[in-house]
Amino acid sequence: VAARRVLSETLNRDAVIDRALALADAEGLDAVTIRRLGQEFGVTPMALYWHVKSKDELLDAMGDRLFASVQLDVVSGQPWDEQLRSIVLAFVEAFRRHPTCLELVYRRIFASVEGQQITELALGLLRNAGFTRRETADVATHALQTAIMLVGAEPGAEPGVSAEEQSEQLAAKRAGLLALPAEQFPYIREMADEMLHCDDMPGYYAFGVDVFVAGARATLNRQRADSSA
Amino acid sequence: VAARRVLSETLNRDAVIDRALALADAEGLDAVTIRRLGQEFGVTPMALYWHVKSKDELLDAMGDRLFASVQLDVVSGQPWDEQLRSIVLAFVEAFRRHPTCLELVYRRIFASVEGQQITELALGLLRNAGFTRRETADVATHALQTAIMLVGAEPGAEPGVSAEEQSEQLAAKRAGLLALPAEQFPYIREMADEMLHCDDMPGYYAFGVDVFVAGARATLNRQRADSSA
DNA sequence: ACCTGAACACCGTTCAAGT
DNA sequence: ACCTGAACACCGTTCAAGT
Repeated sequence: VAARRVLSETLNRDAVIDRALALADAEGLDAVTIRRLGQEFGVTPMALYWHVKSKDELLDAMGDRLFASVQLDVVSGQPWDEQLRSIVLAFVEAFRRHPTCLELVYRRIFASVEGQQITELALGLLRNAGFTRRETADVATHALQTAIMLVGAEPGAEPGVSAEEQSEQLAAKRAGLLALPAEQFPYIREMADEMLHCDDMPGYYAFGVDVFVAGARATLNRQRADSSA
Repeated sequence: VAARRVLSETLNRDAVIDRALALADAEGLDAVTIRRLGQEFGVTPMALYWHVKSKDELLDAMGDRLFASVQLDVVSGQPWDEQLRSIVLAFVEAFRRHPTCLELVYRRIFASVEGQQITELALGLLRNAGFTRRETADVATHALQTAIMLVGAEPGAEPGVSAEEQSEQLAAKRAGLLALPAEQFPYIREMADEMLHCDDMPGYYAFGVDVFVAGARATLNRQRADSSA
């Protein structure tokens, strides 16, 4: 198999990151390798070190890209819970494009400019809604983590395998669950399909975000009830 | 540096998994290597292949251990939301012991016996509480993911670095946030400490689980209101 | 049944050297 | 300024061979 070198593509920092993300999408984050990237550009592995300080720095840059791709359309006039929902959904949309890169998100939220801006927005939102400093920090953290979790929990998000392989191992999982003894595992057998598959992804995400936002709302209400008592 | 071989320890499957978990705790999951484990046992790397089929199978076994260590004390007489809370907290306690192994959890929930048993319990709980099949599956999934997320969001959980290094890079993060322009990032600066540090871990976890359980409760109530309207 | 030696195809990274 | 060659210290894994 010849290296799929793209002659027209010049080697520079942005091109390297682009390629790395594309490679992660196609074959998983493990496939992103200095040597493999060199191959893709038709160049020696060491050539990459001119454009990128180390592999770790490359991974950081990929994480920054995720935050840079978050498209926020938060209307500041709306109620705080609506705005919070918009933020989480914006995260979800961005992360969904590169599901195998999810693990890069957490360590760049405070380091990337976009991550900082969104954090600032979320913190202000919650603080003004009446949360304590502690609660504000926790809810903001959970907002990000909820997005990560929803994308990560999407069936078959973890590996960077092909579509056939994916449906294959999904079928294996299903068979494994349905093979369980009926007396001992009635509910798993009843809901095996729901656990492994979902044909309404917008609904799935809406539900997940709803649970989170409802939880935040309930927390605020309980706090108010406590402090007025 | 001599390999810290433990002469008394015999080489067998359980010992390998024990060692792998201890190694992950001490130096991170990346440090868990067939070759390194061989070194620790004072044995050739290839010797391990007699006790473990591949590195992937070893990782699976480590994941299974996490589920096996979940100590469930769910009282079946209690209301469903209390039981749900107990399950999530039991997950949290188990995962906290090996925070660097978090990524192993997701792929073993349906494969390990203990994972299956807890799943069955959770599904039955929610189904009988009145959730639809779809909702039951989603909430159960989120229960696991919430535990993963809470442990993962705990400051400094990701790397398997020493305590000094950890507080060092925490200080660096803090400095980075406080160095941001005050006019543009007032809230980040106000809540930097809360975002990076927490001295009440039980409170942190209680709050996180509360948000989740409250969200589940709100979902159920809304559904009932909808269907009775 | 359990372990070793040698080998293969991979990694990230450094450093001197080329143009 | 940008890339290469050679080298180093690592990976997981196979397979024939030892005891």
